Amino acid sequence: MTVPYNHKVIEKKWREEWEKHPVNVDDGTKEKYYCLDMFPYPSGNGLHVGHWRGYVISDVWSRYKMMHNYYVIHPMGWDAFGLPAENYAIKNGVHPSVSTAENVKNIKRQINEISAIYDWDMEVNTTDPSYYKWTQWIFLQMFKKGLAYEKEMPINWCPSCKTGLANEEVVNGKCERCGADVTKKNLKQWMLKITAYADRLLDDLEQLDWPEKVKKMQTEWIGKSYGAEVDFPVDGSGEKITVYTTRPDTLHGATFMVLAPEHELAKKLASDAQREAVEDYIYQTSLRSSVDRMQDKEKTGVFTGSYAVNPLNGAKVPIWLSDYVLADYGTGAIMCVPAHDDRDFAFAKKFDIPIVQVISKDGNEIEEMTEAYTEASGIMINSGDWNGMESSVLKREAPEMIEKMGFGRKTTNYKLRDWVFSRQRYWGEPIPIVHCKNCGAVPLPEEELPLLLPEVDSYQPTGTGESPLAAIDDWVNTTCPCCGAPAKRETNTMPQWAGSSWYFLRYVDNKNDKELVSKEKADAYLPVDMYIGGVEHAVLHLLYARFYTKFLYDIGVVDFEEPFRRLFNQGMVCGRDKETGAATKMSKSLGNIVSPDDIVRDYGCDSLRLYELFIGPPELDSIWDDRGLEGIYRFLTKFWHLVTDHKDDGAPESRESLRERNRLIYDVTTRLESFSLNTVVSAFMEHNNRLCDMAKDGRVDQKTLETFVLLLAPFAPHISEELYHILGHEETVFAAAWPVYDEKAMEEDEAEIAVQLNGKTRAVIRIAKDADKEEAVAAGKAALGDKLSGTIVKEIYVPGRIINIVAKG
RNA sequence: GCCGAUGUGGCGGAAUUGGCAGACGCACCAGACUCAAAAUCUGGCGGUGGCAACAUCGUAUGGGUUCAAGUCCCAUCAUCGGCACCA
Repeated sequence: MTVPYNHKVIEKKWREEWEKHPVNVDDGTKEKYYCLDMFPYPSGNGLHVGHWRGYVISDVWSRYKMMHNYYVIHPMGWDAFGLPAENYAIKNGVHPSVSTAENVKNIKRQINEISAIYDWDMEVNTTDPSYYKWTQWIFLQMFKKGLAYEKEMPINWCPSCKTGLANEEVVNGKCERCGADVTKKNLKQWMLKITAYADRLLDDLEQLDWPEKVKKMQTEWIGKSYGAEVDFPVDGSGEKITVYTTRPDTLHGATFMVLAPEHELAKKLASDAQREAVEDYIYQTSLRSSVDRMQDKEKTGVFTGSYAVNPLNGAKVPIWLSDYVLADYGTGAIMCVPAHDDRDFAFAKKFDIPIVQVISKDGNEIEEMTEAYTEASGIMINSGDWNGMESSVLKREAPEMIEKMGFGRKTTNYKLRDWVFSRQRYWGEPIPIVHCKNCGAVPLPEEELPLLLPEVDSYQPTGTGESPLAAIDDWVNTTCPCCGAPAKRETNTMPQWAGSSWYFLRYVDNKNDKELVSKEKADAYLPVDMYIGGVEHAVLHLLYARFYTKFLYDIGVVDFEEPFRRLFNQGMVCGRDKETGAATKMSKSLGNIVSPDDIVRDYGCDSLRLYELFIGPPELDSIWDDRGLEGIYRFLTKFWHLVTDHKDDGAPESRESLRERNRLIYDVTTRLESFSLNTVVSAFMEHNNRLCDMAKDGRVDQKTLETFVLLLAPFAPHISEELYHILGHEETVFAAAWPVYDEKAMEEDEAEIAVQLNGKTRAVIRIAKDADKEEAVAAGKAALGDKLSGTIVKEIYVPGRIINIVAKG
């Protein structure tokens, strides 16, 4: 009698059983393997099938490691501070902690449907005071080391809404909400000195088993460049202008200088005749947003009326102001070599400034320059002593030459900026600092942590650009921990990144109220061996987490410098645009979200898991198609019947079944190891089809069925566990060892190989695998028969692959 | 503009790294079972020509290397992503 495959019954049964008897336990003898998911923001929308993809991949990998006898650390938590909950609170008056708790509950239910082996005892929530106590503690340690500091910073400011704006909230220089022109305003901000770690963050990338793409993005984000600073004296004054350049070899070609309008000397250098124009330009620039400045590449500028002296050749060069020079990169001033830089060229053309070529292709000057000559190498001309030198060599040597000549020095520069760390929001960690008139910014004593986020009546911004916390007088007003005088608390909160920069450390010791993580736990379980998540965090979260870990290493909390040894970025799951058929991001507004809940009900968790993998290469984006699930479900049903109908066939182990079994192990293992998870699923299907054929006349032995079940277990745990028990086992399938293949058993004596005539396949023959060339070619010729004509020029034989006869005429 | 990824049937995608292109799945077509449908099973399924064996073209486009190219080299186009006045 055949028992039908009933996913509902099986999945319910085993989920309950695994809850009672966890399959992944630390018995003290196993080695650890830490497999981590990027923890989600508990959004009110719940999960869609795209979230599942990463979770399924990490769970498959975790279970695979379990079957290699590792104790797998596979935790889950909540990155629960953030704007949506706060906006929801403003709109509906529900406290963020209430809506967050509801969302967590719902998403936790959904995640449990995946039947991943998450250890909920390790759960963390960044909004939990016992968690953010340590987020605040890290901030205090950074403050003590001088890595957290306050600075007045120009930020985007809407004078109508009286609030600071992010760059993204400025559209064409106007406030996104009210349409007013956005200006710049200096606001005092908390900063983290991530730039102090720039070199380590850059150098240590090399040792990471991460996608090259992500490493490259971080490298470019850090943006280290090598060059020189050169001092240009200002003609007729004691001032000097220091510029940063990566091309000191072109110093003879510098025909003007440009300062950023925000440069401290900008106003000072204005001559009487130019003063009005200069001040106007500086003012006009201050009105433009940085977004606006970046988009508009038409060069603008104003002459200051002053000149600088080129320290190398004494040439007098005009000093200009222009907003194409960035105030916060390098020194905020540049020397301009219009002959060899596109931007300088455009500027010189527009304002009619001389252009002097100093690098040439062949020693000769270009007669009519229509664009900058930007070739990396060439012969120096018009460059005094440097004439005739190779520019790429000079570029390397010039910084030291300049240093020796005494008007500059060799230096490096970074694009990486210090991290603006304060937010004028409610729903974040309070910054544990007290401002005292006498003592300045004073850190809260550690024993007063956590500094609890107080309840407020209104989450609405106060209108002063401060956090709503500023309105709570009895919270703001306190006494100085240092001198006891009346003082005020810092009212800005931390960004969402603060909690997510170190959460992976806390999982393994989440109840410790004495330490962030104990030495013993850290030694036993950290760092993360495999980190799985979307590529959208390539620079932000992954850079911050590396920075935090390096800092915690420096103060002795952990003994490793890199948090994530290996990183895997899964692709997005997209919906299909109904009209164009193109892939589109799943979003609520497009109404193309596919919820896993219905699918689990109709097809089961095992089917959904397999389909998430089968949908395409895991690292690429893919398009969801409900119909694909049918194929997976059919496969599982077929396999179910293969095992249940044929387990008692009593078929002996044959060479054929042995070969089939070993090939199956080989295919699944090698593809899984190389993360080709979509083809693992097709391997299962292929072998299943073959075994079904073999089973028709009773050629499938029980060991082969059992092996298949073991291999399938990390992918489709419920059906595998059920079938494993049906095959007579009492223990969980996850206590079993991952099958090992025997290469010899996989081999066949004969191979089907193509016989080609002039590179085109004309026949297929079966021939002994180890046949020698003579034998093989003879067989090949025989198979070709009278197709073979002309003179044979060449005979190629690749054993087991191909025979190619090349004939002429 | 710069950097990177991708481009293969009606669709999602395979291809042992230079060796029979289209595995596996979806969709579709035909047949079996059925009063019928669903489910299931069996077979077919890149284009063109042919009753057929077979021939011929075919992996974005154009060239090249090779006995042999989806795979390597050169150029071009398209789509997506990252960076974007970084001196």
